[in-house]
Amino acid sequence: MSIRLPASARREQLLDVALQVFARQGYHGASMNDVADAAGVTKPVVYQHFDSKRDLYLALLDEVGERLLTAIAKATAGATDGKHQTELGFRAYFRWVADDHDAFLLLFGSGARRDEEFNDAVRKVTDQIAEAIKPLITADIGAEHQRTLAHALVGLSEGVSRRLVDDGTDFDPDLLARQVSDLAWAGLRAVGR
Amino acid sequence: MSIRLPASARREQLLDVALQVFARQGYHGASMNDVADAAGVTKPVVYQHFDSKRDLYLALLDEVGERLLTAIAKATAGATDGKHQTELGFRAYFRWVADDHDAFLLLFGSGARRDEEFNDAVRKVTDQIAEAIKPLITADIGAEHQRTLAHALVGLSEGVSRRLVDDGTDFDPDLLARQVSDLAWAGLRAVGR
DNA sequence: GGCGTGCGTTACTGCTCAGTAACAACTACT
DNA sequence: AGTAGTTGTTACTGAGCAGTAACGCACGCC
Repeated sequence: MSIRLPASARREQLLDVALQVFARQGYHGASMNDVADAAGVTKPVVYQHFDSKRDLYLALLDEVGERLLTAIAKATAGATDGKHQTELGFRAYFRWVADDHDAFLLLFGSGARRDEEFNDAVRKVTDQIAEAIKPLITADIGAEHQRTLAHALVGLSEGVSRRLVDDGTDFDPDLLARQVSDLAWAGLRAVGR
Repeated sequence: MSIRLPASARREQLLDVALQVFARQGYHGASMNDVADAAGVTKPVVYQHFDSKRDLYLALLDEVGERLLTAIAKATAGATDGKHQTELGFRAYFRWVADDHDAFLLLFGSGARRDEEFNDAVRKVTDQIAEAIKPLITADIGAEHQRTLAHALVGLSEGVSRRLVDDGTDFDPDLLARQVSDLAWAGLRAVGR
């Protein structure tokens, strides 16, 4: 028998552990038994807290996405000019990645894209980030063009992060933010001439 | 009984059909029976041409990745200046996406990232594109910084494409290439300044 | 110190699916 | 037309896994 925990604490622990397991093995590669084992309990315990595997996974996607969004929102709240705001946004993003590789892998690296419900959870995040980027584009261009560029910057962050997380090397998120935001900001300024 | 086909033709048809099936349902969401059904044959026929499900999937990843790489290489071969080359590269990428949404979904939207062998196949592609981008960065910056920015542009293309493919709307790849390369080129010029 | 509530376990079920063995039918060549 | 080789089918196995029913043990409350 494992150590007994109150329900709320067990739930937290399960979310913690499930994040690691799913991030490393992917949704399909990890079984509910894997999650239970990693938490030091048996499968039915997991089902006491989550109705299904999907349910657990969705809870994780929501939690992790929320963490990223609030991190970016908080970081950019104080900035006055666009250039500074851009860098702070990237910094928050890369710090989030550096602090928790597993969170990045779950949201952007797992099989979450091929499932409608999972993909919706991820898009909710990327769409919101794109919305936050839009005001930085002051050029007088069409709405569609604007959305395109906003999503371009979202993909840019993802691409940079994926390489680093894949390689497993540690990196300096603040340095990265400076390098990337230099490119992004100059790009945004040049748009529409 | 289905229409009989010579082995080579059947193999081609299976690759064709499997691309659609896997792109729409993902690797785990599609069974070998699904592939066989879509081709109008039964499962053992598929196994006459591919040793395993993995084998089939890897063959697809290779084929599709190769198509993207050669498209970009051909498109950029004639360009003289960097700015033009950038736009032609993006154009080839977005044309590839527009012509074959399934190919994009297989390579960048499926669960291919969570499996080591599959991820290697995808990285082979993204790494090669990044290599092609590197020479466009003429600023005197470190190799690591350079790699970061190259992968940033790869992710940028992916992010833009994902939104469009997800939405299912048709789009003009050439217009997109102009819009995106404006941002990217200006960004690259500004780096290290 | 008895006892009920809630935390945890053992031991199953039923289903899906990759992969295979054995057989049947079509085609081409002589 | 007879036959060899190739293409296809039916029918199965075995494993893995989501989800569940039924039971047991610990802790706190009186």
